[in-house]
Amino acid sequence: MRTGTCGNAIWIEIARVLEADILGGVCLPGERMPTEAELALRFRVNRHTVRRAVAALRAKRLVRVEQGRGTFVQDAVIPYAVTRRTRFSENILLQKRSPGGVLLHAEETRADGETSQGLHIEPGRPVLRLDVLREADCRPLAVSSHYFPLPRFTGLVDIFRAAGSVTASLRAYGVHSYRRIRTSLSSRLPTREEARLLEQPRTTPVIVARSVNVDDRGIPIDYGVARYSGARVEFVFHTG
Amino acid sequence: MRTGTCGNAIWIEIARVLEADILGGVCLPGERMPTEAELALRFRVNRHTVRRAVAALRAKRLVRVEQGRGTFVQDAVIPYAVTRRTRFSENILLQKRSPGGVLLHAEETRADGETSQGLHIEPGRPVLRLDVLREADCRPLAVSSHYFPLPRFTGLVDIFRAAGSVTASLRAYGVHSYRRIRTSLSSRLPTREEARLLEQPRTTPVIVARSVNVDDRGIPIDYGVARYSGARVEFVFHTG
DNA sequence: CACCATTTGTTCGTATGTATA
DNA sequence: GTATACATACGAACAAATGGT
Repeated sequence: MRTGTCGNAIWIEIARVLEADILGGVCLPGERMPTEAELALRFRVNRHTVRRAVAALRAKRLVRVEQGRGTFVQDAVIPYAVTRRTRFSENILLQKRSPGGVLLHAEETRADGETSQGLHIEPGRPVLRLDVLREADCRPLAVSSHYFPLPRFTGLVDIFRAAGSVTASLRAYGVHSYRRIRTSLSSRLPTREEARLLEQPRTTPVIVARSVNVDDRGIPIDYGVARYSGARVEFVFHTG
Repeated sequence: MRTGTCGNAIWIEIARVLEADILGGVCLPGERMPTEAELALRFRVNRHTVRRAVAALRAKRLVRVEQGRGTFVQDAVIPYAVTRRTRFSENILLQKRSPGGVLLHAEETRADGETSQGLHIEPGRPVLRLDVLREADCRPLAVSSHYFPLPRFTGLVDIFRAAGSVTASLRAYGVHSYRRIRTSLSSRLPTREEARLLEQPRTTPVIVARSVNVDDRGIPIDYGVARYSGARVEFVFHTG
């Protein structure tokens, strides 16, 4: 038997083949893999050998195993670095993926307690709310709501509609540099609506990121509440 | 009628009473509040008036409302600030809560891919694994696994058992200052075991925080994977 | 599957007291 | 004083979601 050395153990070879299937797109994210019995037949090995390969894939977070249901291909996890200069598009481009955005809804409304605190204005003051669906490689990644203080950013909706980016829209108002001063992260299960928009099951959590962006004079210009698909993103913070 | 001025609006008074009930422990976290109809009867007001009060509580995140099921008391959310000098105990103390820790399990094992990457050692090298249940005010907040490189930290288990704190244990090895250089956050539903330890439903997500701590020479000394109760914690990052 | 009770969510309409121009 | 706008409060009805039979 050819065992012993790590390089050519059968289960490692099987894991490599399955990994290639997943990364190559033969099995799409969310799809169910063949059962362990089927794989054992296909590779002419014992089911235990297959299980070892699957365990390796699970350790690499390429698959998720559910007892009694099967093995499912996991979504690719996008590392989302948060710094004072965090921009959605740039972050996605860094991962060699193409960012996208769809304007879901826009309205003028009044700041509630949370928003007023984030924007450092009094509750009830007028704000512009922008709901955007953020995409990476044409797959939804997050639903985010942005709040901009009015009247400073009156008319930003139309500019955003044309530009498709917050950064570009803000430039039209003379804001050439802004920075994120605060980010808070929490987690919960999605609402039905969020699950639908993110194209994910209601049993997969969303990560709620609340962020405050200020202009170069330190004045808050954007308070954002983004709901990220918990299975498709991982937030990374470097604290030197 | 006593309307108009904001100070003594009925709904504000109702919100105050309900908030006192929650914070005073009359209604415990997770418990269902009386229905809107019941509250309307109790306070002798219209259901709309109750709904306004409940909306205020929801904005304060004291309750969570589920259509068709009822209104539920939320857990208190602990803001957990992450900096290069993040210590669990200090963070909890900052929130005027008393930190605690229970050693669940300790073993010498070998570094897997993830751990070796975090500790910057080769896979298979010996490490010490410490599983700890972290508490705040005697309520479980997180289950964390720490990995310390061996042989540098041989015998740390016994010291930790006595000290009950990672920081204090590391001091015994001459590590008087260490800093967190990297934190990643993701989210998923808990395993049965995690839900049991955290005393939470399996439908409430956990936030998985992976952290790398290094000594003053930049050498990794602790790779940690902590699973926080998603309903009881909110991570906060300040990026200047 | 249909059916039902319970509970929250939404939308009409109505009335009243306060503040402001 | 009048007109207007606004926040507050009540009533009724219906829609939507949930859980159980």
